[in-house]
Amino acid sequence: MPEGHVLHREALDQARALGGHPLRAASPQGRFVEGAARLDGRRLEGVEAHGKHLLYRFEGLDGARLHVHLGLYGEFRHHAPCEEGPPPPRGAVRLRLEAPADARPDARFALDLVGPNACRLLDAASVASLRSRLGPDPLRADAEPEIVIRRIRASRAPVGLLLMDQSVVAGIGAIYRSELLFRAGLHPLTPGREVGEDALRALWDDAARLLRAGVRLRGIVTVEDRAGRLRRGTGRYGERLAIYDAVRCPRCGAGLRRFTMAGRRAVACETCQPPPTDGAMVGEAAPAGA
DNA sequence: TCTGCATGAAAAA
DNA sequence: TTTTCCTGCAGAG
Repeated sequence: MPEGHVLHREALDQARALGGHPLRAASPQGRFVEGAARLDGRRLEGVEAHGKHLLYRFEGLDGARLHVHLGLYGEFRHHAPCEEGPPPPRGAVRLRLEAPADARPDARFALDLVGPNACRLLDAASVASLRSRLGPDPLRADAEPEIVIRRIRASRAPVGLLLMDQSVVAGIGAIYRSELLFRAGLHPLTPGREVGEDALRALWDDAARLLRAGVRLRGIVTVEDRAGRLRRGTGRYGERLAIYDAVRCPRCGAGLRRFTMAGRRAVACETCQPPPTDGAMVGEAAPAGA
């Protein structure tokens, strides 16, 4: 479920709700007891997203950070401020962060982290190592698109694989991949080196626009309304998608081709996104379900 | 009620 | 390359 927009949304929401307060930290599930004990009572100074990773800065931990990655199943559950405090943990709550009872009534917020792929404390060196293996994130102000363009153009791997490689560009998942390539008229199997610079620059700009809309709308929206605006959709997660869940191409009506790339679903309209012709197709591409 | 799948990637082997 | 994280939902029975 979570692509980059979800984590940036969480970083904003959590920083606003919990930032600036000394927090209670606990691991009801029991798998992060030691880490929670180190965080307990410390003031949260900031929450930062890079791609699908979250880094939390607590006072007095120097360069160390709490690192969270939701993976495929992980989720955050927010508990609104409430007189009697948050409900008892439900399920496998790895980490609960909670403003103390003497915080402002409107700040008695609690947060449960369930089923994450990663929830751990990283020392400064490990944080640096994590950052160094993440590509530029279109949602970050410090992102340098030229790095992404250079990396894609230096690779013979399919652009559909490169877009989901978090060391090339951080934050794009299976849905944004298919939607971005469709909007760009690029077939997912096109080798990176065969995509023009201008096309990649436009792809980056489109990714930044769609991801920003995803943060704002709390859901992936890739279809403009008649006024050219991106507005929240009616899907399960508020998404409004052009082709990821479609049967036929919304532009030309042709049937869609489905693949598995990097172990995740991909879809393309091979009329609007002509497949590469010359040379062998590079990389894994199996029919969906095979 | 049960089974399998899903909008990931770190860690282990 | 395989395992692990563990929820919620759709579809089957």
